[in-house]
Amino acid sequence: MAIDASALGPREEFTAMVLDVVDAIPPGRVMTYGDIAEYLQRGGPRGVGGVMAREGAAVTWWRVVRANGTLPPHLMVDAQQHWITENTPTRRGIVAVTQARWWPTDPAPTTP
DNA sequence: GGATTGACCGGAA
DNA sequence: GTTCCGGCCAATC
Repeated sequence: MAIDASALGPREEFTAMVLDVVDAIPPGRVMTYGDIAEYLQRGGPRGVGGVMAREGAAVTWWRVVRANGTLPPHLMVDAQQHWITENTPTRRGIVAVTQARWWPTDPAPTTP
């Protein structure tokens, strides 16, 4: 939240919306690039990835993973520690997207 | 104005 | 289970 997308241009608005959704992902849960694009009904997987590559550092980027639950090598190291800290469902070091997948309209996340 | 790059996805072999 | 291919979109050169 806290991003006034309405005051920005179309492309910056898309960027702001992406960051907004990522920031809304609760701990222990993840969303895929494709899911974010589908939820926003804008851009696409590559569009979300392009935004995250530049502005992702401003949000909880480790809660956004690929459709297969992996991330680029240099991010996997830091991401794995965040996943462990937040009790994110993982399988052999990668996120179990089937279990950890979250959606903005979903009520409550993990309850261990 | 066009071409290239990058934290992508789904289906087919 | 892995590997390859076409399509997709925003930011940058």
